[in-house]
Amino acid sequence: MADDKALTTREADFSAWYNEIVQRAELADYSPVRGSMIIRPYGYGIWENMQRALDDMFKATGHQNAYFPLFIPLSFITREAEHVEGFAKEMALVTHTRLIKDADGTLVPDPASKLDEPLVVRPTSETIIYDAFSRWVQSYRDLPLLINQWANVVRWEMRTRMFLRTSEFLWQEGHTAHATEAEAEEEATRMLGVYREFQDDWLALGVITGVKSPAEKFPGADRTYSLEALMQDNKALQCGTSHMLGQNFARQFDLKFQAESGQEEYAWNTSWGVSTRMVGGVVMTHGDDSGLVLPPRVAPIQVVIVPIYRKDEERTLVLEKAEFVANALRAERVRVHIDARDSMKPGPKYYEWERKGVPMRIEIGPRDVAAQKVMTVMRTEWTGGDRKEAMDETAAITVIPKRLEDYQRFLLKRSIERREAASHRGIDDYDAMRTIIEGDGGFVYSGWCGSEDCERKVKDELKATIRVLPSEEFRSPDQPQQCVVCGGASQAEAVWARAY
RNA sequence: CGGGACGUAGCGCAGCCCGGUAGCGCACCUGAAUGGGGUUCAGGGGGUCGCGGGUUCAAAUCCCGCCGUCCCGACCA
Repeated sequence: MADDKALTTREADFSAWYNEIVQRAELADYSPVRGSMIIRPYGYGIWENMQRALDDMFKATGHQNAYFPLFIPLSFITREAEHVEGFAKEMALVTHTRLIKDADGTLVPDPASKLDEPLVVRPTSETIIYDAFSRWVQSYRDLPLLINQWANVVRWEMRTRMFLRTSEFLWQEGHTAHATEAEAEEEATRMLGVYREFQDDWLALGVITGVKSPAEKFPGADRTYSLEALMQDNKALQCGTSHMLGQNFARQFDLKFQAESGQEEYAWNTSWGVSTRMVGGVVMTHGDDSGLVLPPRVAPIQVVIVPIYRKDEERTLVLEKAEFVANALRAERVRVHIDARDSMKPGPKYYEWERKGVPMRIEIGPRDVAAQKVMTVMRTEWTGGDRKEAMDETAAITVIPKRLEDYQRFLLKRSIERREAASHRGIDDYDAMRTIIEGDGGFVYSGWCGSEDCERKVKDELKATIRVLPSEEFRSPDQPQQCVVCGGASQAEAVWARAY
């Protein structure tokens, strides 16, 4: 494996730094098809840990998993006007089902096999799911219907970046139907809360939440709630969305039920999703110039043990101790890996595992075995103690799981501190906003009159958008009174930033 | 699709200007020593030089065409 020492630094070129980490931490690889990516085992392991945690949370809130088809009739997509318009420019279509040899012997689509109606490769599944729901729901007793699916989706992108924007990506999409608007609204905000908890507790991403402006909302939704994180280059990353769909899809797909009153009514829907993009968010939030930094809860390997020895006798002795410590930690549900590769010296192993973001390393050498100690080293400097610490080997078994949790909390705290340090509140002057956006970047909190023209102007001139109209928790103590763009009366506080 | 750069071994590159049959570093394989923060020595394997055509005795190198990738702009989880 080629491995030319140091990474490009974040300072020198954040984008190059990111690309190098993705490659060199073996998260993903390029594929022969532009815009699609191969997720390698280590990267997929992170995603699996995310999936497991989220799936448990979805089940705990009453949802069931199902699977809906990849192919959607084109006519379904076109039924909801705003929905088609939103996705029209990035749709992959299946139009033929056979190949045939032309005059030159080249394989081409067989004209005779052309489909009467093209099939869309799902960019999202609202249409096909609510069509199914319409057949499953007759009475208010069938509601609420709380479904989730884990799937891949395709949105044909012009410019792609590993994990952050690829033409195909993995995600989960929750889809629910409710008898009342209030219930649907409650569901949409509940799931926003679930994501928030997940991103805080598992990914250590200090996100802010809020509602999207009409221009930025999901096509077909009444309202879109979103979670936004700030990366180390001070650009925002949308980390998840939860949509209140109202009755828009229910009307188009005839999703009706008989209410308690006997009246026939359209159901109220929500949909919500998070994707493999979060892996990119974790990289850009926690990573440093030595490589990836993973929060312990989603790290495929939480502790790597590097045995140190010279002679064969030492090797046997040290590996035996390593196995013992590893098994004791595994009994505490710590994910441990012993790097017993004989062809590599300890130093290079340290660099490799640091590059891959493993939260803690344990070094065990002959001297440690004799003293019944182990040397622990955290991935980064942190506030919970010294980075390197010799521990009594029995104490280590109980201390390490706690230490990993402490480290997890440290990462969240650091992420929130960085976010707040790059958040500029009470900006009521357009030039001041310009200076920030065109300078160091970050979140700009301002007043907004609610007009799309003002929003458009900022997007055109500064390439920044309203990330969210923040939830109460994130609003500034002193609410701005005027729109930062036009000076008109402010309707709501807005958070602006350049975004991925 | 507009502007720019680049395609030579797994990765990073040199060679091209001035044509002579492919090289360096890392990685990989074998052996020995080494081993608490990027080890050393010896030996070795691996390349349709992006693709197609042209010029030439001879093309990685010169000419024409195509394809692809990356970066910058317009769309986006």
